[in-house]
Amino acid sequence: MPTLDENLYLSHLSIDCVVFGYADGDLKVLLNKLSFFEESIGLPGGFIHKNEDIDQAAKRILFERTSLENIYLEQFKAFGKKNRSDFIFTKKLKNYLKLNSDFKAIITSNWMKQRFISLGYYALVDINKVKVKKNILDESAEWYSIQNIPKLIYDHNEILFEGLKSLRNDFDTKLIGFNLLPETFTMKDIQLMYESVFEKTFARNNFQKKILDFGILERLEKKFTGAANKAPYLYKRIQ
Amino acid sequence: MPTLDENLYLSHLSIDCVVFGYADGDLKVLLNKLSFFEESIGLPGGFIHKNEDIDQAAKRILFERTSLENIYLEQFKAFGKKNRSDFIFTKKLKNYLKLNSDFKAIITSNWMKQRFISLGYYALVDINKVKVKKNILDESAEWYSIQNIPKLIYDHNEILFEGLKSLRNDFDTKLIGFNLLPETFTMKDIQLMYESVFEKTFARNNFQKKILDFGILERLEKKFTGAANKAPYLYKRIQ
DNA sequence: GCAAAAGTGTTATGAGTACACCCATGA
DNA sequence: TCATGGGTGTACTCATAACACTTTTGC
Repeated sequence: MPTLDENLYLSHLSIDCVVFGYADGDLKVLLNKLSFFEESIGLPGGFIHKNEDIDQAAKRILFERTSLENIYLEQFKAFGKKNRSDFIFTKKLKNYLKLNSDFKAIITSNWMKQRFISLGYYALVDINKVKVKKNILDESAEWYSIQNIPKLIYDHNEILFEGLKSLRNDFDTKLIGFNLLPETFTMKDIQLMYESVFEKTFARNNFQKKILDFGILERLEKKFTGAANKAPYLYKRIQ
Repeated sequence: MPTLDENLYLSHLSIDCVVFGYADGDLKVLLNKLSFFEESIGLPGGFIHKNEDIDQAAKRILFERTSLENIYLEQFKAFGKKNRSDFIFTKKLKNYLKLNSDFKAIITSNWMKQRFISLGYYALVDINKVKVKKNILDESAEWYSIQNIPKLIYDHNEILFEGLKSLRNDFDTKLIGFNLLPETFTMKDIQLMYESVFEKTFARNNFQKKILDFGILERLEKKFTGAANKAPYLYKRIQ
């Protein structure tokens, strides 16, 4: 029987995380299918322990879902429209609960029915290092292409979109994009990653100049792929 | 006897506002001296009604303090370190309470002792239109030059500084500076306002070009001050 | 006429864009 | 030797910075 100890957490407050990963030329976001309601998908989130910094809470929540520590994190906005977290108590859900009494206690608790103000965080992770874990209420946890985000619960589509906006705003000033890549990468890897984030193309030569002018990359050996063309250099981030 | 109805508000949540005004070449911030503790100064703030959007709450709180509606507002960050709002229960305060039993009920209430996560908003106002009002716990409400901010309660210095950082970040992209000025103003007024916000000087001619290139100002008649020099044009914001 | 402050024009500088060309690689 | 993709150099455009000059105002 799943539990959710209400006494552990601060009431009225939640955290929702927009976790960005990158693979195969596509910016992706980690989303959970919820087991207590058919076809409901949402951002990974959680609550704040009574004796815990909010940044710490976000880190804990992300560790629980990704098994990663030292994740790059930014708090970007608080979401607090008065009806944003009204619980969707439909006929469908009621039928579902008949079949799955395990979750009934949690879902129908006063805790779940209260109003939540949610703190939005976005995170950047190396998708290959993530070991996706579900929590107690999740049916699955999957990566969705940013091009193909489904309808989400509550105001999670808005949170996701605002997170993306903040990501783009911060991208070049904070040089955070490299958090999406593995330790070493080619210039083409960086460019495709940028193009997936900004949904536009960049001129190859100018892009290379701009990136190298940041002065934070070290050039390593060449990467021979067996392809019949010049082998690209590998780079890694220094400092 | 002052009251503070705890049942009205969401627990654990507060709002703190960094209200920016501009006068005499100085960027200013509205601060309150609190009556329940000698020499304690803080940002104007308040709590969120149980049935109220957070943006609405910020507007209400600002209306209570400034008598202004339609204030330019931006939510910029949530502050939630675990000990940030620990109540400073010093000997000094205890002595004070002996003399002022009126406030004892509020200050020693469980409400005031709980942990607060505070949502930071900044506001831009035409300082001449503000009718400063104190609330029940304030001894005074005054404008402080940004150059001369005293030590504030809790983490309010940090909130103020983060608000200023956000203001500077948003300034040119959102063209919000004109909210600090009256309806009409000279180019020099704008420049001095900018210089007080960024704490640096701008070249006069280039500054004028940049501002006019925004394309949001209309040139009006000249402003004759009686000074022995060329009279500057007045401008007002269009759209 | 003079000083003070405002208006405007002209040239430098630097970041970003567009175009072109050369080089390494494996079939 | 050829196609492919990677590396690099140069000229162009545009926004901002720096400098200079002219105009208006009241004494």
